[in-house]
Amino acid sequence: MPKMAQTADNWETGCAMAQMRIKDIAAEAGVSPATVSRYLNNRPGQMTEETRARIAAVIERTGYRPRAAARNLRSSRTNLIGVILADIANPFSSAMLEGLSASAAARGCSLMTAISGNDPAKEAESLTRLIDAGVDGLVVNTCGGNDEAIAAAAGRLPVVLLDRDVADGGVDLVTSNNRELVAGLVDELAAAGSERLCLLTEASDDSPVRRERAEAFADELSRRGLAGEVVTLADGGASGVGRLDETIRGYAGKKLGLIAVNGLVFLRLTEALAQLGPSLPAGLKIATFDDYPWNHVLFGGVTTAAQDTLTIAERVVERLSERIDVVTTTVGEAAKLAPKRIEIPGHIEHRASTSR
Amino acid sequence: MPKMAQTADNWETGCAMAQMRIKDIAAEAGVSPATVSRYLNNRPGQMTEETRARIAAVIERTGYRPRAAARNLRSSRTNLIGVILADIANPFSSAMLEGLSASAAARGCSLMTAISGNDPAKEAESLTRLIDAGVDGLVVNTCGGNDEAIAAAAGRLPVVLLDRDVADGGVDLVTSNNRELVAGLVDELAAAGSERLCLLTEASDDSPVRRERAEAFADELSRRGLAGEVVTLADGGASGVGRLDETIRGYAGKKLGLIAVNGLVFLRLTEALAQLGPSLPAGLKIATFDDYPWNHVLFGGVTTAAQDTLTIAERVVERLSERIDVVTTTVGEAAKLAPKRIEIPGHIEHRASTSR
DNA sequence: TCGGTTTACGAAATCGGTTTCGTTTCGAGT
DNA sequence: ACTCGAAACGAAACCGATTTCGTAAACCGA
Repeated sequence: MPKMAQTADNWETGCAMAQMRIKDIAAEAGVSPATVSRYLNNRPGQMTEETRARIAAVIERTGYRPRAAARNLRSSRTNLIGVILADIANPFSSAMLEGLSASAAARGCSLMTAISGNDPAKEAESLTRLIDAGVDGLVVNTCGGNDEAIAAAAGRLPVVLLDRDVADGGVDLVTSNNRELVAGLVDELAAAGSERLCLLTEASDDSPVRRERAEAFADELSRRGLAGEVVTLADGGASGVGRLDETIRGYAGKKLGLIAVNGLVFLRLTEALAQLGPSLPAGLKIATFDDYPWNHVLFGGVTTAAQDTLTIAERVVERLSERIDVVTTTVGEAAKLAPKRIEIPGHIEHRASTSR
Repeated sequence: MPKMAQTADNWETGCAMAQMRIKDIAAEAGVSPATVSRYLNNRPGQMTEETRARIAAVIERTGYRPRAAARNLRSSRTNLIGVILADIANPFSSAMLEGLSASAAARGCSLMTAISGNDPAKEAESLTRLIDAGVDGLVVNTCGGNDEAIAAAAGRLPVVLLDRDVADGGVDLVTSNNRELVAGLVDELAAAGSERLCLLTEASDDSPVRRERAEAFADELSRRGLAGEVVTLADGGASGVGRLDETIRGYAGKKLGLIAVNGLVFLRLTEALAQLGPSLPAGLKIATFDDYPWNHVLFGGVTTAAQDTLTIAERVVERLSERIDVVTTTVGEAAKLAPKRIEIPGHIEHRASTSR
């Protein structure tokens, strides 16, 4: 028997054979490794239909799978997308992860995920860890406090921000049309007869998203000549609930309308209202951001500004892919795409809490 | 000027210099690449404190980061853990992901995640995609239907199952002590005065977890001589809620106790109960698995069997690491660790829904 | 002081693909 | 028939680390 391929091909033992290399496939198909590589990446430099078939047959028969590490090394592309999430407990994040996962898989990419838990230090650490791992691009739902590091990262590889922007701008961002959603909720409450509106926020949440919603809220009030204010709950403490309680009592019976700036605030609101009884006080209307599963259930259904998470995820991956393609295609300085802000329209789920 | 290191080191332009290679660091520090490699992996074959310091200084100064792809290729280790989750919408999964992420990061590993959405085809696809990507090990929260593929994978690389087992066994599994949790909930309801107990399940859920809980429930009833049954809700349709409604009405006032087999069933239960009024009918007691955020809020607090997700995650990663270490350390057939089943104790959160 | 054993380190092979560059072949145009 | 260009493919360099193997120096006990 002539010298076999260098791999420990089992010519005698029946046991599982050692991993095949592209070289072995090439030998078996009577072509060169380069040709097999071209086949694997179906390159423009075509090959005879017959050659293609022969290679396909060998690969099929042997169950050959190329080693990603080798491929990555030479091509300096990994087909990996890094994702950093601030708070996975937030259903918004879960939904986003699912969407990102699907969109990425559709493009043959996998996700590397990191979770900062709203800790800037962990976020920074995740940033370097994912970059070191060689991801082709990064999706960041930042918890804040790393603006310069993120901007720097965006200079070195494709980065798309999710929902939350960084200070100096200059990085792609995909977000919901928060201003219109705020307007939509105000519409709902006004139509339900509320005369005075409160936007409930949390002290610890100083995110751009909260700010944007608060600004839009103020604008909307003045535009319509409605009375109202932004009420900030102290964090976790009783004082926050107390403040809220006071607010509610102060206006009880006076057609108050409440908007929770996000799902967590809504949960706290619910706890506070539980003291007042299981159903809403007469004349009190509420609405919230973030379509959590329990929104259908509490108060017989809470009117909700829902974000289109699937579309957001799809557009994030799409934009990231654009940047990745540009980087790997063009050279050096030509690889500049202007930063872009993409707003994905959400919609209002009308439910019982704002019925007349 | 003599010939410089091969990299396009910018000796003239002030712009960001091209990536450094280990070779460059070595040259700069006046040692060989091998020594730098030893430094990077702080290998047993030590080096002079002085050499170490010199290398450290150069790395510090240049901000050098080794390319993972090259490292992976040669060492055939990626420090990547693949995670396949059945249903990320389930807060159990989110919590688990957070725990896994933290535990993995603590060991210098990153997570590659895939989400099957309870679709066996997607799960199978994720399985091969993650393996092809070269993960060192795999954590699988299976949706079922891929038992043989998963077992096969477990033969090729370290695999630890999360929460849900596969048919033929033989794969490591980390799960909660479901039998004891069931007993705990039965305790609660019995102590609250319930005379007849129902375990509510969903028709579509045929997971081993559901089966285990149902069996434990039946055992527990007979052990205590309590009356009760397992009620299966039809999926999503009104019939399911109707059946439930009928069950409740049938026993209303007769000290019925209800256990939702998981958080989603509990949500459906809540919807159904909403028709009967915002608070629980007199004499009705309820309890549920899975500690979702809204469990604090609904019905003034629902008694919950909570799983210790953090510990589960920690043990999963720990076990996976053990297997990975064995694989990379020992040779061939010696690399057999007996499959292990690890149960992590959860606990019962007593809340208002089972007070006397 | 001398064999023997560490210890520190360098030279070069290696991991398994991709990519460049060159050669051959084939068909078309004149 | 001859040239030219494109298509198909092979040989070999290459990506950037790790790892093996070998050697010189340092250390050590007798």
